[in-house]
Amino acid sequence: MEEAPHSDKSGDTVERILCAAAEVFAESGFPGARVDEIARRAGVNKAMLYYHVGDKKDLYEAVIRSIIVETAERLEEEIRQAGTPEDKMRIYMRRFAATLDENPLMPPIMMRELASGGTTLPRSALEGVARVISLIGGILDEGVAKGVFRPINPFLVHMMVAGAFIVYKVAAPVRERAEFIPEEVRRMPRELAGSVLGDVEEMVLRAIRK
Amino acid sequence: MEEAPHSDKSGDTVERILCAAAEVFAESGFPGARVDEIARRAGVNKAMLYYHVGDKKDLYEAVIRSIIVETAERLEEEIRQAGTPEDKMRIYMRRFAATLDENPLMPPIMMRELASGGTTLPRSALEGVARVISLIGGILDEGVAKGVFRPINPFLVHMMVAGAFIVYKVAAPVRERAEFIPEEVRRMPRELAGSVLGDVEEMVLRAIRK
Amino acid sequence: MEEAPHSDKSGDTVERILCAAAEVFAESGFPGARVDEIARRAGVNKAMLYYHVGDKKDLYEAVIRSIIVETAERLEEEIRQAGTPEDKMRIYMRRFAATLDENPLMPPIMMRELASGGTTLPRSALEGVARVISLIGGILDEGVAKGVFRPINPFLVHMMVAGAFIVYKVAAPVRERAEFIPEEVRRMPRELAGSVLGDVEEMVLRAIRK
Amino acid sequence: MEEAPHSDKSGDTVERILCAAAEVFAESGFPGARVDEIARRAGVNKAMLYYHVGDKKDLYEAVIRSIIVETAERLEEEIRQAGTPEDKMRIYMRRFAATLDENPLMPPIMMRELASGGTTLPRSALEGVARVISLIGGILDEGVAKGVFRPINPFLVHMMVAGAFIVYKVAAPVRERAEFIPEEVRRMPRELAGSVLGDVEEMVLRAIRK
DNA sequence: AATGAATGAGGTTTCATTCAT
DNA sequence: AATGAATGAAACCTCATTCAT
Repeated sequence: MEEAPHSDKSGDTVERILCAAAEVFAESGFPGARVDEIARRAGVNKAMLYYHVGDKKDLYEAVIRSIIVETAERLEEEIRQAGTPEDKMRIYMRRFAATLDENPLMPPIMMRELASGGTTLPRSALEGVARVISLIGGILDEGVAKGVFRPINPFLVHMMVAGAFIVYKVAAPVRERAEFIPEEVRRMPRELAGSVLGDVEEMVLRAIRK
Repeated sequence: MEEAPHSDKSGDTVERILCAAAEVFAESGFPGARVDEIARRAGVNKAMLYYHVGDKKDLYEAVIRSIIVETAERLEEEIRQAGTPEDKMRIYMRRFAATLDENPLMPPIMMRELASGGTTLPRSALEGVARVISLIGGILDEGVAKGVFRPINPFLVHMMVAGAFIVYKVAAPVRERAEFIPEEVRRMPRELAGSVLGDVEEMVLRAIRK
Repeated sequence: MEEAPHSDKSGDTVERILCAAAEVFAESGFPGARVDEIARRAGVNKAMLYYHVGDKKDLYEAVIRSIIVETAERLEEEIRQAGTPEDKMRIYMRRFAATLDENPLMPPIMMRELASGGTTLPRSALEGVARVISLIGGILDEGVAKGVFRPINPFLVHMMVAGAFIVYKVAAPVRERAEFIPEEVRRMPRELAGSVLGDVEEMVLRAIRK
Repeated sequence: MEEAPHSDKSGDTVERILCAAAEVFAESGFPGARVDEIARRAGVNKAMLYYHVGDKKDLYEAVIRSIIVETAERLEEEIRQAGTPEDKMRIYMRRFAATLDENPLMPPIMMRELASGGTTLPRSALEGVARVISLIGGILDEGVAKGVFRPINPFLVHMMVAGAFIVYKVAAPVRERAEFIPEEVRRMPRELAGSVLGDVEEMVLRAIRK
């Protein structure tokens, strides 16, 4: 009612474009993505992409920014809460898992970025990751100081957690499609939240506990 | 008689082509790879790719086969050895790590495959992975039977190990380039074999031990 | 009453549009000119060009009309003055030179028109030129009749004068920028009025005097 | 017979491309020229332009080089001949006129270049022009030394001669098409060589003679 | 009178693939 | 077995123009 119809429509268009772009980049990667396809899914004329956002590279950067950077920031905030180091580790894993569950486009995009050596990652994305890692470092240090954790490299821990989560998420379609994979594996949930998260939490905490 | 050197030379050409293709696919993925670039790096005329191997898709499949399938088979063999379930788990992790260290082109290729939902993975590759998982399942079952392991999903374990290893490997260039990442992280070794493997082994075994 | 400032503003807008258009067409020619750029320089929305003047072709014709036709007419008037054939010839050259000095956008536009074979010149422009030539024809005839000029083709004379002037004007930026051109040439004035006009006048009159 | 058929065919293609490009650039200028049209006239696939020469800009530079630079060099050589300063001036004008008659594509291309302020002219083209001007300077100096010429700026002389010639050439189509132009003007020859050259020679020499 | 958003046609360029030799 | 030249489809991008407000 009160919303300015003007800025709404325009903002809407930009948002639709970025969503479509995220989808297509997630499915096909940067070189595989077709600008036409992005326009089609956004339901706009191709020229609008250039009008509102820019060329293919600009679209990609906008997507990365909106997906990776925002995520890193949110994660950062959420970890700051909580009490004991173990709680904090659980929160970190839970929130990261939840983020991946909620943003199914992130995992493929991040994987491809890693696969290209992050050559095209905007600096802000790298910084976000770095902040997350240093946060984990803080938690681990605190745990060590309190005598509950063994000393362990935070980068490794993040690689392990993130690696497992991301790989688990992107492997879901493969797993479900491959008919020669055992039923019990194929029926594993798509969501991390739940048993998978529980298992990983357990494993990771056992791994770092003293 | 004369064919010997001839076919040698030809075999050589095919090998050079496949190496070049593997390199380029690893760097840029399937859609990003340029046939011209593969020819250039192989030092042959572009038409030779079609003459000796086939079109771009054929090149890709040949690379996958030579890299992923062979690897899976070798890994399979090597795990069969050894005694206690713990030993077997260690062997599995060690050999997998060694394979990734020796074939630096595998991790990016596998990551991209996962990111695309394995859409383009030849069936034989999927089967290889499935066999590895069922092997791990066997080891875990044995461990449970012997009362040394907790019951755990073998797929998850593989995701965790493979995820951590692959992500660790592909993250190396990013990690080293990003100047805002802590020195101690940046100086971590490129090789899995060694401390990284040791840490992961320890974590995983703690995670599954009873 | 209220319309006065209104239409003033509007007239202003049209004028700003035409000035901007003339500039851009002079710099880039018809196909090279961008409608966006014209709007930008005029400080108005692109749609205004269509509202006030018309499409790109209409803009161009308006510019030609306002620059070439008006010029031809003014030149025509001014030549009619004066006494002896020599005076008239001098007036013609002086006024033409002055016009070019005052309208720096004309020379490039005229050159491009010529280069395209005048395909896009509106008829009125061609007629203007024709009238100028017939005027020169009249002066030369008079000179011949009075025994002071040799008989000479008026078109040639106009080509020579106009060619020299226009080429001199447009060559100015090139001349000044090219560091390997002799200092004395590079320091020649940008204006025709003055020594350049004097020299040309002298040359042309010597050329046609008996 | 002796020609390598191979290099002939390829060289032929490149030549056909450059000719077509010269034609189209002469007709429409750089921004107006369509790459498709160049390919069509050369009778080759569009991709061949990129294969053999490069992109649109490369095509343009190749054309400029082959047309302007070669011309400047040839002109330079030819002027060196001849005896008295007057002879040399006549040779210069004759050869320049002949060059323009033989290369009908030059005048429009040069005009447009001038109209754009030579912004896109490759350095070699500018240098060619500079050499021609300094040659004329030499002739004029010699004439002054021998007491036959008045001291005059060689750049001006070249602008006058070149301007008149080029303008005359490019004006031909306009002149012939415009029905309201006097018959006697419309029937003037397309060629410079002949009466037009004669008249200009006479005018210029009268203009610079003492 | 003025604007930001939208459109479609068409422009340049690239790329996988094939042909002639 | 090997090459340089050729091709057509399709990719990305731009531009003049119009619409809704």
